Amino acid sequence: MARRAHLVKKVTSQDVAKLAGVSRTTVSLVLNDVPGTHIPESTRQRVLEAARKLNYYPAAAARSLASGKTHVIGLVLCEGPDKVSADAFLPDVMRGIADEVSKHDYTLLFHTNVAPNDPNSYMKLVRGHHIDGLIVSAPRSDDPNLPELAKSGFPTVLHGRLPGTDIPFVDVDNIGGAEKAVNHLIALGHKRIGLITNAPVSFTSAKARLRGYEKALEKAGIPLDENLIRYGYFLPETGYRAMTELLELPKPPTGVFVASDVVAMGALAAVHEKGLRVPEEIAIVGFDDIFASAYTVPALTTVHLPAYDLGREAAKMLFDIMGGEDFENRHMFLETSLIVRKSCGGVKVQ
Amino acid sequence: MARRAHLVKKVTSQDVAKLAGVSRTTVSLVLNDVPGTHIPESTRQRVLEAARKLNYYPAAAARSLASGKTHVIGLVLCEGPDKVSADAFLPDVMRGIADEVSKHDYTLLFHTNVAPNDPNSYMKLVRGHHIDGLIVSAPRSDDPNLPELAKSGFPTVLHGRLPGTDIPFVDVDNIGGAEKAVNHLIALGHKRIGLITNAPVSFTSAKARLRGYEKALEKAGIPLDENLIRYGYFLPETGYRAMTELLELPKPPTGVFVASDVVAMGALAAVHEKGLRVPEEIAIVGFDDIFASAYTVPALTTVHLPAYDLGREAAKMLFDIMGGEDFENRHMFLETSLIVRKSCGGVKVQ
DNA sequence: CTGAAAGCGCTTACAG
DNA sequence: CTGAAAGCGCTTACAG
Repeated sequence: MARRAHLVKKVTSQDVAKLAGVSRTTVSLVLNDVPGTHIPESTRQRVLEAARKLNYYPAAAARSLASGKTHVIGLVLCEGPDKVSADAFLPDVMRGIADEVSKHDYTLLFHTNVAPNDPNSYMKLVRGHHIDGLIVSAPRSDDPNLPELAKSGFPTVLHGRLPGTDIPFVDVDNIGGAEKAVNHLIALGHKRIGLITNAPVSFTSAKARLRGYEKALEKAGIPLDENLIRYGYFLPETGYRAMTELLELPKPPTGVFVASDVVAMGALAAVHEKGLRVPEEIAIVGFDDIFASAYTVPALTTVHLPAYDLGREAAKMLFDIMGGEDFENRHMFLETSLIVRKSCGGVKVQ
Repeated sequence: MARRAHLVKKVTSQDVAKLAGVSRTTVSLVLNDVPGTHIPESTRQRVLEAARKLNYYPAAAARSLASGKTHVIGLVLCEGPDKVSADAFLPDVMRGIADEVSKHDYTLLFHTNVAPNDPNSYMKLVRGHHIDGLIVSAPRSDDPNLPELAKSGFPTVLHGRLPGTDIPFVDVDNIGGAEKAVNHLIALGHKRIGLITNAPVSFTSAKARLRGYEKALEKAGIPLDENLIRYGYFLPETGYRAMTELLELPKPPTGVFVASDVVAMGALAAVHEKGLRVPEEIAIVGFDDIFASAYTVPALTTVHLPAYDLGREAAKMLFDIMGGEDFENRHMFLETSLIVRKSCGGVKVQ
């Protein structure tokens, strides 16, 4: 019951100053390595030594109250629980962000924003001066905070594109990636190529991947057949359902581009259940290259999404912006690459 | 180049006080809902109204400097990059923590601690008074900070067991879970049961799952055969290698408990490559129940690990401790459950 | 080059 | 019940 105080005695810059025989000003100056100050090496060393000896770390709150900067950036995930659970990239994206953040000696705040109008919205973080900058992952066009954020000029980077705003973003080149996937199928001789999207087209990534599919067909002179298009929704079961429908078509596709590996896992299951063989009877290309894709049966040919880099570049861009760089029209698309495994075979069909 | 100031004018408690016609003290009192204060409803409403109208949010730094509490808890991951990337649970664990944290109106700091002696260690967070409490995930016995933390009395909860300390922890019941897996195989009639661990036994979860395997065999009167035990290391390729070795034994096992679904994916691939059928020729039980396990071929029978609850309970325990509850010997083991799918078949072998 | 002092925006005893 | 005032531990002009 008794609340025990932490035994760590709080050491302040005053203590360090005293031990080093200087003022708190000097302590602050050397510890923060303030540019433009020429402090004699001997003094500097005395201060550093004293700080080390006392195991001194500046109190974050005091520092940020005085300086006006928090040295923390926020990461907010605008995804519902089901989506987050299946989010195979989150760990890598976060690692990318975290690496960059800690390089700048910043710290990362993690926040999930369940609904567009979440009462416990991430806006509290910016309004309460918890953070100096913000990365919004999987932004939604119905999020009322984003336009406001943009107007206020608060340093913000979107992870995932959001058309209709000029907020800087980094995203993967979904159109190009989808084209690569479909081109692969085309090169293998497929003419009836189906599509199962990763999500409804209200998600920009889904729309872009659909667009890539269309472009690839168009360039190859293959007419678009709406019957061959189905819509997934992040989870395997949606892929299962979509693929089952495709397979029950009078004339099923010979190859299917499933715009999400997770959804593709369900699609694969549907194919197996029908007793069909992949790639002999139907070829499948995925998108995302989650680590499990190398271990499906057969191993999934897919489009690699650079999750780590996505996180890292988003953080880099944010620091640029916080550093005062012009942030008008800062948009970045990361390249994807096709990973050829077993689910399409190597032989041309006809 | 020009750094533009955010257009949000800073509104302080002074502004709210003025608008409501009260003092800052009163503003603070009502906004923080300080117990033991009897402020007339009318005054309270005026303050609330004023705060709403001005869109006022207390400055985090000032609040924490004055109160001595940061209202943020830290989550530190003690895992190398490769492990993190394959960490299928991270999203769910974080969601569990985040939900609990935001319920308490706290905020979550995310930090990865790559090495035991990371110069950019999480201790900076506690020393610099960034956080009020700490959840350490996947703690390592060679981490020099943990004993120090324990001694200092800083509110800490381990996510994952660490023998040899009395730091409170929440962990999954790995021994019990492994027993369930192996018992399932035994009930199906298997006598030669192999084990592929999830990691070297220096990891406590690996040691516990190995222990569960031993206990199950022992209770069933099946002698332990060291030849049937192989060691995985988190990644699928290690399972592939281990299973290949097992399969090349003069007398291979008829059933294998692979103590990690991720590792099991590699093991499955090895079996398929040998042209063997699962479960007819060899049965496999996994552990973890990552979402992909429902979509392997055949779908993996496995032991469900309650990732979300793990995160949530860890956070709950931490808040209890921060709230002054006695934290001696606070240990919690979460139950697992066997998820029967297709990889063991339903028929008894002999 | 370095120090004294103000100030960041809150909370919290302490009076009244 | 409410307000004036001190204080949290830094940083940062400003003097010297």
